Amino acid sequence: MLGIQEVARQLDVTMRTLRFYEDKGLIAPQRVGTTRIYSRREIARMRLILRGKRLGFSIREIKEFLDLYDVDPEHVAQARQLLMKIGERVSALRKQKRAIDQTLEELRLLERQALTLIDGAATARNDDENKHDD
DNA sequence: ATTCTTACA
DNA sequence: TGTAAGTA
Repeated sequence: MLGIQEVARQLDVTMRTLRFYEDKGLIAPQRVGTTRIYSRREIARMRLILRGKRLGFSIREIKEFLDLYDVDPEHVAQARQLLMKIGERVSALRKQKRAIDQTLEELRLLERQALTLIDGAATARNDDENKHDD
């Protein structure tokens, strides 16, 4: 059983973050008076929470997953839901990627046009100087 | 000195 | 989430 400070250090998060996820109902550390005491289970849940966050899942989705983790010992329902969520996440990321690719193409086009404009102006200037040489 | 809650950014 | 304020 560890204090909030130690847990925060181990997970590399702030105490604020631990209280935040508790407030969202993702973890429920024991209490000694008002002071929070974290068990091995809370720490394990926090690791899952942090990973879910890294993968881009919402707090709500992570909570749903965690809730199922408790009821279904075999984790079958979890696996199914996870599979569905992964599919959604992959689709969302692919959609974002398409948008990014489109933006990149547009920027490259604009870049070429800008370069052409600059090059064209320089060429015109040189031609003008040549006329004076005549 | 530490932790907690609440509220605002 | 960070930070500040006022407690226990």
